Amino acid sequence: MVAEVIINSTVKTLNRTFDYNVPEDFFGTIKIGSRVLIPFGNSKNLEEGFIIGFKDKSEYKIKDIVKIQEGYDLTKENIELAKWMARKYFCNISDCIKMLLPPGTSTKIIDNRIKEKKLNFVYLKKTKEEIENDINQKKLKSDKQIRALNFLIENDECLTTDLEMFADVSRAILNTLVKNNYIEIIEKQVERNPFINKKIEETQDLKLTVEQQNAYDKIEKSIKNNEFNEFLLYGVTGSGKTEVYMQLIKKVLSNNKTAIMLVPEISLTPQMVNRFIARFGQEQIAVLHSKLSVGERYDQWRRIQNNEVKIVIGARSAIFAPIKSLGIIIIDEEHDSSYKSEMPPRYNAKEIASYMARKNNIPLVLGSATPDVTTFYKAQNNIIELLPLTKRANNSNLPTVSIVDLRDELANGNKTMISRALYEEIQTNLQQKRQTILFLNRRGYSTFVMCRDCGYTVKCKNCNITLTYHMKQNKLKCHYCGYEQDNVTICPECNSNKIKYFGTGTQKLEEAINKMFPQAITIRMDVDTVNKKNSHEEILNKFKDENIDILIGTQMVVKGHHFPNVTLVGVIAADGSLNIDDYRASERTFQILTQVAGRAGREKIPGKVIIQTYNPDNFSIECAQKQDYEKFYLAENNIRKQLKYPPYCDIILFGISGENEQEIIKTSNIIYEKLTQTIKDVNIFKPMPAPIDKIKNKHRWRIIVKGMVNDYIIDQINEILADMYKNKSSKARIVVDVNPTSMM
DNA sequence: AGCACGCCGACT
DNA sequence: GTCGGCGTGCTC
Repeated sequence: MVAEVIINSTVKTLNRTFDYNVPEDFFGTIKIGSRVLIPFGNSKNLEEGFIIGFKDKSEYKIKDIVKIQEGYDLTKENIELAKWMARKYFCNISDCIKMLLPPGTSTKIIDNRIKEKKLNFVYLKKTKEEIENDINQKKLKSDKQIRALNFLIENDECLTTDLEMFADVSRAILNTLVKNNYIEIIEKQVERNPFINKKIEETQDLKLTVEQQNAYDKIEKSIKNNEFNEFLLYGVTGSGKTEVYMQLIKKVLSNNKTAIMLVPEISLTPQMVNRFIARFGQEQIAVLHSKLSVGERYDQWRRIQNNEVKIVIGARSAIFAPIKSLGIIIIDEEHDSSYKSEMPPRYNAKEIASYMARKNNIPLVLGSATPDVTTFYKAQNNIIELLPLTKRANNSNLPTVSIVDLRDELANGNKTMISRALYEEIQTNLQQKRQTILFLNRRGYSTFVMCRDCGYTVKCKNCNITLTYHMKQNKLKCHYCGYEQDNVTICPECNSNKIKYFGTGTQKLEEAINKMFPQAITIRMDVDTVNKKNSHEEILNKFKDENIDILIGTQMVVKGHHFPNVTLVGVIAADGSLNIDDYRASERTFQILTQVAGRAGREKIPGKVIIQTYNPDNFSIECAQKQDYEKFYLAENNIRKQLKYPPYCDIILFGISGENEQEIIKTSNIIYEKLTQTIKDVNIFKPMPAPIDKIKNKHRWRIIVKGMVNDYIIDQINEILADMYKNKSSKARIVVDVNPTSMM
């Protein structure tokens, strides 16, 4: 018997099957989905492979399968899904299979230490200064080694697997670092439990409103009849979507089935999880998110695999959890861009969910107060069923939202970033001992540094991007590659000392607020203050429980949290997300403003929201002020139709990058020629540089194709890519992303 | 000649 | 990704 094996490799030319002989000992145990160890090429180590098919004989001279890794095999359905994904998302089958494997076992040989709950912790043996010294003196040159050490500096303790996953550093690199006395690896036995000190009062079902009941009934019908249906639960903040989710899950569990609920990573807070634990008890629930260590994630995965768990709550990749007898899939905040992966496999969890719901004959429920324009379009066209919740369940009032024209402020001589109206409101709020949130979607101190004499701006030496000034460390940082350098005080071009900081970041805002309101206690939340484990939660709890007057933050502050004492929300510059080279700029602006506004006054005291902008007439800002999604949708939908953007077509983005620009251009042209020759009836744009045309010393070109993706187009693109990889005439990296999250 | 280094290509 | 093969070019 001959097995068709997929090698566990990200190498593009290895995205095909290799034949191996199945020794007789394995007859009976081996099946589609088995994980095997096999000799491959001239490698001394055995490689890992996955069986995806069998045949009688092979035309090649084949080798034997050496070992089957039992207990870690995939199902036939897993393999089918992986194949479907690989074709649809232009990636290797093994990239997709990896999503379905138990966490931390995606190395060549399964790590027994994880099975025994023993983990390898990594510690630094040198100080930050010593390491920096070594880098400066060129004692330490390897990028990967430096990356590993930087990761350790940021997280004073981590697992070897964390380094592999998050910093992309191999064990070999770690061994070198151990040898050179930079780090120490200590094996520890650990007890892990992500629900630490939880003691939660049980809650009962609430009485549903008429609208909630109607939505529930429609979805329940689908559950009862075992049919696939997609629903859009469209309800304003506070309209009680979660209660509907919980009662649907209860229904599904009573049928002895299970549920997956996806939420955006950022709103996957203990607060949110606790609501479910309070209703269902923690024994039945598994939680999957990025803050878990590999070991913790493995434990959750095992509990699911062993049928101990009935409900999986998690971020994007939780859609791949190994849960059986699935009865419903819920995707909360379905408009959130984190459901699309930007790394291979570049999948969209909504599409995977739809595939799985269809296969399992179960409902898929999408929930949002500000649905994705594409989702709402489908609802309008009866492709998915619209279930509106128009009333706030707790009858609290919507906040009053006002817009301040920053051009008027400037004309009136106010050069600060706080308008007079906002200043007054903050002042009143402080006096009344109520809390304020100030939202600014840009971290750092200022956006760029420019010489006022010659116009010189400081750019990253690796990326074609202006550096952002970070005041605390007095450094200039690149938000794309992490490069940082000392601040400049004298222009390197013309030696002038008239260096000025333009634009505003959260750091500068915090400084300005502290100056304007010296009596106020402030706290800042952005990726610069939230990098240690749990710090996100710590800041929000601190804001909630302690006497903090003003929370200053980026979009991190707007998701999911409920602060009863917040009565004022100020949006410092609503235009930030508007002037971006992306067809979703308006949609993003509307969504974020609506969400920010939702943070104000959710209890008895009515909330106030002040949006500062240079574009008060922009429709997405106007609609956000009126909290009018449907008006926004109509206007945006018209634009999409005219300009041919999703939902009226898909955007296929070919990214071609590499160090040699001539080579990149050449490769781009070859791809362009092939596309125009094979695919008709779509709009193929000529190769051009990406908006950020250089990142980490790699030049970036792109080709945009606009058209409805169909089987034919997918096959043609896969063929072109296979062709490009086969004739390795250029070293260019080629990435294909359908409807990417970021057009940069 | 002896080797270090980088590039290429095959892998069932 | 990994390794061997092979050509180039530097050094003793």
